Amino acid sequence: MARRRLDPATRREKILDAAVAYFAEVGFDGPTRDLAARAGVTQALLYRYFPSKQALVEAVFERVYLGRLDPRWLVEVRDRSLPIETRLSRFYGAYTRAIFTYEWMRIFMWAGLSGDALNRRYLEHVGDSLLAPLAEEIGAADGRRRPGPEDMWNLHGSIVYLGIRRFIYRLPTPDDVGPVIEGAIGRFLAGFRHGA
Amino acid sequence: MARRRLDPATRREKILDAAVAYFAEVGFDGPTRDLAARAGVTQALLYRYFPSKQALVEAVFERVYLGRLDPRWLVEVRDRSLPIETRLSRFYGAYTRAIFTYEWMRIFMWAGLSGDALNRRYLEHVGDSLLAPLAEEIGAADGRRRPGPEDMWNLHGSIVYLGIRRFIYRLPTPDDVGPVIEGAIGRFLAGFRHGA
DNA sequence: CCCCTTGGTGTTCATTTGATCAACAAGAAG
DNA sequence: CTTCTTGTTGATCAAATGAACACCAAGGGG
Repeated sequence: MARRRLDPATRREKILDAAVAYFAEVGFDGPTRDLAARAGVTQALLYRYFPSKQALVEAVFERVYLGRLDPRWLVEVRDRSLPIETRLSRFYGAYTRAIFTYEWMRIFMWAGLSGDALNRRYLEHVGDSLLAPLAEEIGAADGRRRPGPEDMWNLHGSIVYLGIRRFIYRLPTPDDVGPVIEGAIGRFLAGFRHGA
Repeated sequence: MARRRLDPATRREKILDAAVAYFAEVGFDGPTRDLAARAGVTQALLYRYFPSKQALVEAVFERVYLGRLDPRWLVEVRDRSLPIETRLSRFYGAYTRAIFTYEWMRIFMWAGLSGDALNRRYLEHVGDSLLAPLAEEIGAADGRRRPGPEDMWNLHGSIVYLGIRRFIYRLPTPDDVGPVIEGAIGRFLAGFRHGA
C-alpha cells in the first residue's frame, strides 16, 4: 500500500472528512473497513485516531452540528426597520444555506431515526430560540395576533421539507430554492393576516 | 422453548407484524436474532418463511405500502359542491390518518435514506396523482391562478413535517392533528388568494 | 392408539465487523 | 549516511450475523 506520512492533525481531518461523507451516505451502521477505503487508509489506522467507532461517530456529529447556526441571524430578524417579509426571507435564506447540505441533512436524519439525543436538543433549540423570536416578530408586525408554536413549525416544515425531498429522498427539486422559500413565507404571512 | 404449532399463514403474519414493528424501530440493519426474539420464535424459523433477510424486508415493504392510499379520496376531492377548504381538510385528514403511524413514517424514512426505489416511486405518485389534482381543484376554486407543483409540495411538506417531528424525531406534538392541519390548509388557501 | 406429516428447534458454518498489536518504513535529526 | 521517532500497515482475534441442516415433537388422519 502507498504509505505516505501525514502529520496527525491533517490525517485526522482527512479521516473526519471521509467519515462525514461516508456516514451521510450509508448511515452509522456502515462498516469501518469501507470508510477506511474511502479515506485511503487502512482500517487499523482509524483506531489510532479514534478510540472506537462510537468516538468517531461523535466526532462526526461535532463536526456537522457545531457552528452551523449564526447568532447574528436573530439580530437581523429583530431589526424592525425592515418589513417582516424581508426579515423572514433573509433568515430562512441563511438558515437553508447552512443546513441544505447532503451531509447535514442526511446525518441529521440518520441520527434522528436512531434516536440520538443531539437531535432533540437541536430541535428544541430551534423551537425555543429561533421559531419563538420569529413568532414574536410576526406578531409585532401584525399588531393583533401572534402565531402559535404549531403555526411556526408549520412554516418551518414547509421549508425544511424541500431539503428532505432533495437530500433524503433524492428527488428533483428546483436549483434555486430562493423563490420557493419566499413563496412559502409570503403565503404564510398573507394567510396569517387574512384568516387562520 | 415453548413449541406451539401454528398454521403457516398465521405464523407468517405474526412474523411480519413483528418485523414491521422491529424494522420501524431500529432500521433494516437490525439483526434477525433480535427480530426473532420479538416474534417469540427462533431465528432459524424466519428462514422457513422467508428465503432471506432481504425477502423479509421486501415483505415488510409490501405490507406497509400496499393499500394505504384510497382512490376514493380523489373522488371526494373533485366534488365541487363542497368548498375547497372542506375538501382539502378531508383529504389531508384521511391521508394523515393513513400514514401518521409509527411504523409507516419510520419505515418510509429508513427506506428513503437507504435509497430504496419504492420511496421515489411512491413520492412521484404523490406528486403526479395526488398533488396535481389537488392543485387543479384549488385553481378551479380560485378561478384565476393555479398553484404550481412546488407550491403544492410546500403545503404537503408543512403537513407531513408534523408526522416527522412526532415519529422520526419523537418530539411532543399536539394529540389532535386536525386543527393544525386545518390551520395549514386555511393559511395556504388564504395566502394563495391574497398574494403569492 | 399409532403413525406420519411438517412446524419448530438447537447447532453449526462461513463471513463480516469492531478492535488489537507487533512489525515496518517515511522522513526529520544528527 | 546513520539513527531514531512514530505514522502506517498486515495479520489476527473475538464477537456478531445471515444462513443452512439434521433432528425433534405437535397434533391431525387412519
